[in-house]
Amino acid sequence: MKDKAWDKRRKIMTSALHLIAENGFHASPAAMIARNAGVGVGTLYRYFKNKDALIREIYMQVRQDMDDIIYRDYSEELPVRDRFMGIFTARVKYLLAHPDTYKFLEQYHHSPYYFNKKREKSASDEALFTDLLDYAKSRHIVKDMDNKILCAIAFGPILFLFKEHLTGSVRLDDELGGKMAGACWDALKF
Amino acid sequence: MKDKAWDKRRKIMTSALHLIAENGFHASPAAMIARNAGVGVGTLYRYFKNKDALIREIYMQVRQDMDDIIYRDYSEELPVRDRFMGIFTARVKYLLAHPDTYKFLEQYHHSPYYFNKKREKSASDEALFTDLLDYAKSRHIVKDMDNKILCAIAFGPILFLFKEHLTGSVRLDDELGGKMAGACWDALKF
DNA sequence: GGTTAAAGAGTGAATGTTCACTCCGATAAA
DNA sequence: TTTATCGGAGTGAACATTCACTCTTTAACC
Repeated sequence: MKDKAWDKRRKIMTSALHLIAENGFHASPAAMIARNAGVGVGTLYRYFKNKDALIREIYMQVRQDMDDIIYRDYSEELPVRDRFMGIFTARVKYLLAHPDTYKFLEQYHHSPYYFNKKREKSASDEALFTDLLDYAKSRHIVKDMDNKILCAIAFGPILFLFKEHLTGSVRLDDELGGKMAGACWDALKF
Repeated sequence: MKDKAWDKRRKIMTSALHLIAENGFHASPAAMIARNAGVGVGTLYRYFKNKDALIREIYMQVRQDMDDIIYRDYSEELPVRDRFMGIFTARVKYLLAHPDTYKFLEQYHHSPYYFNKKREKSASDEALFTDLLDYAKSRHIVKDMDNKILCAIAFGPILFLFKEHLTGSVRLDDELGGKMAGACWDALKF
């Protein structure tokens, strides 16, 4: 059965995700990842060519999972502002529920893995947000700037704040998330 | 003379800063840092207790240097908006001129160094921005939220965008920096 | 000033540890 | 029995850190 095999594979990935979130890439040796997943080191290398491949695969998986949930009940019927608010608050909810994912992603995004390697475009779901922005710009609802820039304005603050949340200097919750969404919308709108 | 000695110390620190910015913490061995600084490995350990201490000291130094320059010609005489714009654009200018510093800082901020250790408050200069916010809030010029949150709204976007700038997907320059400052101000203001 | 001794800075080969990764015997599935 | 999957001791390489030593500067003395 493939099921068992893929179960181990997933266990290795989540084990690595947690350890890396907590200790960083370097301080999460393969042996520890394997032990934590309840498998032998050899098994890890059966499923992943090397540690880098494992890390890169976790990255892609985790992005996919996150986007799937954030855009799960996204509807193009709603007004632009509501759509934005929905995406924003869904993102906050996801971050709060999955701090390890945040830690992993941000570590990855600020490491040479991300800087030095070619862009991996998954984009499929990211495209929904891009479409939203394009539509909003055509209607002069949001500022006419490059989408990357609008993304920065829209999500830069919440990522920044979540970092502070994790160090304990701010308490982020759904309510504050809503306020942030409002403020970020103000920055976006024409 | 102390001068020579501190010269080596500084050389080690800048060498480490560059290597870490480029290769990350783990892929910058002490031997390479020393070689790059033109000193022996032993010398590194004469000036720094260990690699962690070196990294932590670079972090504090680099923050200090950055704040010194950003707030160099900050004046409390100007209107609130102008003060904010000045700080923001000075920050952009600094980032553009010192990408290695950005890479180092962000790597540090998203690593266990920052997450797991107690807060190191230098704050001296950060305090100027906090004061500005407090004043602006008292005058109902900016939204009444916790300073950390306002910081996130103010600087989250530009940090996010600079990351994209470094991967080449956006070209950040002084002009775009100015536009970002304007947009972020919109998010801040009451 | 000249001589010599003490102090301190600088070094890199040597050390012990840790790691990523392999390999082969054990185990389970078919 | 044959075949596919696992596991973890084993391996070499790479690393952080040390230490025994040299070279340079300073201090002390005449």
